[in-house]
Formats: sequence, structure tokens, C-alpha cells
Amino acid sequence: MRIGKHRVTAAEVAKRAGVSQPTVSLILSRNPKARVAPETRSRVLKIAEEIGYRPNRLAQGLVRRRSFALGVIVPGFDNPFYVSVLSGAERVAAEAGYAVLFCEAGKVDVVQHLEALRDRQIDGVIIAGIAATTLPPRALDDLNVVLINQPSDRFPTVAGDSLKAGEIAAEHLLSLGHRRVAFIGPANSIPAYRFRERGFVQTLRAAGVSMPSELLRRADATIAGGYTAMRALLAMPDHPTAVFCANDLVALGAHKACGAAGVQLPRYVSLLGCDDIEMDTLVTPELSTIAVPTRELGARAVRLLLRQIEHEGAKPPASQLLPVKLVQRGTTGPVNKRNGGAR
Amino acid sequence: MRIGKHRVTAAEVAKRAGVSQPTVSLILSRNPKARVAPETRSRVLKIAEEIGYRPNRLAQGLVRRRSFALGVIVPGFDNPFYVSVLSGAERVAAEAGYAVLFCEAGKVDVVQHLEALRDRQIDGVIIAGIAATTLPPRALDDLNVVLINQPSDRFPTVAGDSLKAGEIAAEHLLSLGHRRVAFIGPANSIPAYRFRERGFVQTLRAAGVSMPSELLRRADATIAGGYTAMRALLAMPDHPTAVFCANDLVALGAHKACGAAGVQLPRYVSLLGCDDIEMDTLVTPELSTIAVPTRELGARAVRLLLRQIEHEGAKPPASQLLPVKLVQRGTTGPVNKRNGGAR
DNA sequence: TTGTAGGCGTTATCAC
DNA sequence: GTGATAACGCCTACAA
Repeated sequence: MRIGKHRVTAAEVAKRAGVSQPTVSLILSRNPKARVAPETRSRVLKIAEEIGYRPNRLAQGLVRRRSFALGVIVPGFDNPFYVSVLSGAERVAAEAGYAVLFCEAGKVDVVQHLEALRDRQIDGVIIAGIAATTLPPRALDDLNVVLINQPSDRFPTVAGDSLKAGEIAAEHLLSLGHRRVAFIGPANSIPAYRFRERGFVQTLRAAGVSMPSELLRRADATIAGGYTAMRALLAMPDHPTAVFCANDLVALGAHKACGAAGVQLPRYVSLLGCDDIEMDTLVTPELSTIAVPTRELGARAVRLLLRQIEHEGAKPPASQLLPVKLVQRGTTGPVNKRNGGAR
Repeated sequence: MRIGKHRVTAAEVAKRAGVSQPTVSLILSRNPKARVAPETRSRVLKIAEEIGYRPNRLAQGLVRRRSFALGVIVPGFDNPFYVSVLSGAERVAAEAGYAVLFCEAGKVDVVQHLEALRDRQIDGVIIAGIAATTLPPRALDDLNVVLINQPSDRFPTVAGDSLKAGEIAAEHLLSLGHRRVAFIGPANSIPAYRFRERGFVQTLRAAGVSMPSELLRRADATIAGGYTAMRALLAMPDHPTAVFCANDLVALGAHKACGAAGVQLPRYVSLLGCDDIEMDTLVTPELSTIAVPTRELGARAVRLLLRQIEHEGAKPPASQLLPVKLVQRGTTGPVNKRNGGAR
């Protein structure tokens, strides 16, 4: 509500209630510590309610040096993973009365986005999908930061257990009898993908299965990347019987390549992704994957950030590693003995 | 940069430059109108640069009564359509120096989100996927609003041409020889879906093809909704030879139902979606659809909003209707004469 | 228990 | 051209 052209201010409430403006402020913002006459209190509250007073958060922010806003920076929405993270973050933030400033950053302009967030006196930043180490050294100075899916000794982190994901993938494929297995993933990329790869390769090796270099395919972490890489794998005379992909997008691209080549899944090739995005159940057969609690990552990141913000001095909260689990659907199955190149 | 524990302020710059603080402000913010001695100007600019001065946008906002921030409210990310809209909006907003406050609103708490945005002195709001008419009458008072994909005589609007989309769909299916066609879509829903349905039905009728009520299936605008509805259609003794869906999610659900039932696309049933989301090309055969320029919707909505904000008094900018177009892929094909219930 | 004074970091309006 | 001075709306002292 407003009076004429100017919004309702605390001073307005004060005037009508016959008290001073700070008293109003005291009653409406300050916690239980506010020792005010119950009679005054209820009168002020009533009037504030009546004329629809709502504190101006910009003004609050200016004096309290807090904006009650969080920034979320992701590389883009090509990968539904980030969509989930943002969604989870927004829910928790909104419940806590924080706004979410959303930034989509094409690697180049992360720094600019960070500057813009700083100018708005942002209370904290969540970064997903961008390696913090690739940023200019001081870009994150004096900022409350929580990183998603990347380890750091400088900032608290929330991550799905990527190493474990790789292990689970390897164990699953091994248990199905696969011995000639491949991995598709990007070369120099965000830590999550590297860990998935490492966990996968190490577990294979521990089981006495080595992965020759021609079965380690480098590809962008996209559908197109997976498609191309899988095509190359299928073209090999002795193609692998199972393929683990750095993420579900890659796996879906690979899935599509199989479809295009007339290769039956999982009869001749088993295919395993990682993340568990919604599209997985859209393809036929549905994609087996390692589920990562994506929304939960965003939600927890916000909680960590709030803790960090709200008791400022304390030591930064401990990082969290969230469990992942195998979701077996239609693209993984027992190795087929006769399939050395057969279609 | 900061000095000790306090951030660099304009006053700090002023002190070092030996001028008054307002002069600094004048030089750094005000455009050409600033009549300032070139010598002073360059000195101030140099010092500001040196100590890394950046204006506090909260303080700016307080006095200018502007936050340089926009709100975007969408019902959720279940539908990639909204993801695209948000993405397009963010890009344009960021380029113009505006922040995007992202709100995911489960119908219930739209009002709360709007209140929160008001409290932050938001400069404008973009609403997608939520019928403005379902909001309390005064919820949008005194707000700069742009609506996406819904007509309104109160606010400017950016929309894909949904009526046309329905027409195109009908023409396409008719041209392929289909005469027994169905529609799957939600009952009481956002305007876009209603228009698609209307355009579709009207064009059919104009061509002398009526759609019996059993071929008008009501379903949630989700994958699950499409799946269920399609199953019901396939179970009919004389099932339709072509189906148009309110959006791609529904169509993908229907696609899946066909796969599960062993029904070949488009041989026995043609399937047509609407929106053109990325998943469409993931399924086999790829989904034919009517492409809506989703990112562009978000981008234009922001431009409209900025125009509205920046010359306040002027009449609200005209609404925009963006063209849609048929994207024929693998799920639509000529009617098969022999398919009265055949599989 | 409440009011007064002062300041958060800007921008706007004037005199000088 | 430039510098006081006064907002903007709120919060934190401290005094009454």
C-alpha cells in the first residue's frame, strides 16, 4: 500500500502510532530483545499492518551492510544438472528470506558477474561448474563462497561423491562380466568429471582390467560430444562391450549414436551415464546411470552459505560429500559373449 | 579493493583527490551533463581506478528509488521451456547492468515472491507460466510487468503465436492425409495451451474435419500426462492416426507410450509436439514439433521491461507476437491407409 | 520503556 | 565548475 505516490515508511507508521520512528524499527525488526511496552507494541504492529508497511530492504541493506541476497553462478543451462542445482538453491534461499541473483556465465565473464554481485553487496556466492582455480586469484576475496562439485581448501564445498560414482560404475560393469570397457569424457575439465574418470579407471585396474588408451575417448561434455565419441568407438573392429560416460548428456549422445548405428542396447553394448537427469527415462531403452542428488546439492550449498553468513566470525563450515547410487535401467546388461564387433 | 575492513567509498576517492564527495559522484555517474573541469575529472577517474572504487548499488538504489534488478517468476523447471526463458532474460539483463532475481513459484506462493520482490524495490517483473488473472487483483499494482505467453489488456506481453502454432499443426497433419486426429492437453490451464488447442481445432473444422470428444484428451502438461493420455488413445479400437500435443513434454510422454506399446512412429501414428525443446532430438524417431523462440521470449521480455522502466511516463510498449514454425522431424508422416487399430 | 542524534553511501539541489 | 546541504529509509547507539 502507498500514500499517494510515496511508499509507506517506518516514519509514517511512527507518526500514526504516536511514537518515534526507531521505536517502530525496534518493534518490527529486532528480535525478542526488543523491550517495549506490550501496549505500544501491539498498537504499532496493528497500524503497520493496516497501512501495509514493509521495510525497504535496500535501506536495511545499506545500514546493516547486508543485502540478504545470494548469487548463483553456473556456466549455462545446456546441462540440466545446473538447472536442478539452481532450483534447489532457490527454494531454500526463498524460505530463508534471501533472494537469488542468477548469473549464467560463459567462462569469460564470470569475473564481471562477480563484480556486479559485489556491487550489490551480495552476502554470498554459489559457484557450480566453473573451476575456482581458473579464476583470477583475488576474484573471490572477502566473499562468502560455497563451491559445488569441486574440492577446495579455501572454500567449503558441496559435492556428489564423484570418485565413488566412478567406482560404482566400474563395479557394476565388471559384475556384468564386462572386461573391455571404455570411458567417454572431456579432457581438461571441471573436477567432477576427472574424479568420475579416476574412480572408474582405478577400480578397473584394481580388478585387473586395464583400459587401453584407444578406449579413453575425449569429448565435450555434451550430447554432440557423446555422439561423436561413441560413433568412433563403434567403428572399432573390437569395440568395447561397455561404456561409462562422464555425465548423462554424453551418455545420451552415445545412446543416440547407437540408435543411429542400429546397435542394440544393452545387448551389444552397455551404456552407463552419471547424474540422473530427467531425460534419462525418455529414451528407449532408458539410460542406466549413477544418481547424484542434484537439487540437494543446491539446497545444501545455500544452507552452508547461510551458516557462514550468519555467524560471521566462526570457522567456515565443513564441506559435504553426498552419496551417489546406481540406478540400473535399460542400457546396462550382461556382456554378450558373441559380440566382438557384431551388431 | 578495500582499505582495511571498510570498502572503498566515493568519500574516500574525494579525500584523496582533494575534491568533495558529490563531485566524485557527479563525475562517475552522471553522463554528459557533468560540467566538470577536464583536469579534475581525469584526476578523480584515475584515483577511483587506482583504489578500485565501485559505487554501492544499494545506496544508489535507495536514493534513486531503483534497484536495477528484475524479477523473473516461473512455475518451475519441470518444463525446459521456462529454463530457456530465464536464460534468455538473464543474458539481456546482465548486458544492461540489471540483476535477475529468480523466483520459482509453486502457484501458491507467487504472491509472497512478489512481496519479497517489492521489498527489494524491484524495477520490473517478468511472469511466465502463471496466469496473471489468477493472482489477487492488486498483486501487480504499481509494478512494471511483462507477461510471457499470455494475452493481457493490462500489461505488455511477449508470446509465441500459439494460435498460429495450432493452425500450423493442423495444416501439417491434414496435408499428410490425416483425418482422424487427436489433441492432448491440460483442461484449465495457461492461455498458451488453450490457444494452441483452439487454433488446431478451428483449422481442422474449417477443413471439414471434426474432432470427436473422445479424441480430445485432457492431461497434465507433463511427460506423465502425455504418457497416460496416449495409452488411452492407443487402446481405442479406432485410434487416431495423428496426435497433436499441447507441448513437447506431453508429446514426449506420448512418444514413450508408443514405444512401450510397440507402436511405430510415424507409421501407425503421427505425433506432433510444440515448443521445440532440446530433448526432442534425443528420442528415436526425433519428435516433430512447432518451434517457439523460447530464449527470444525471455530476451524480448527484458527489453520491453527496460523500455518501460527507462522512460517511465510513456505509454507501455506494445505487445509482441513472435512467429512459430514447423520443424518436421521423424514422428510425423503420411497417413497409413491400413491402420485402423493395427499395430 | 522510549526518543534523539547520527550515519550507512549515494544522488539531487542548490548556492558560491 | 564546484562544494555544502539535504534527502533516501533504516538501524544502532545512547540519553532521557
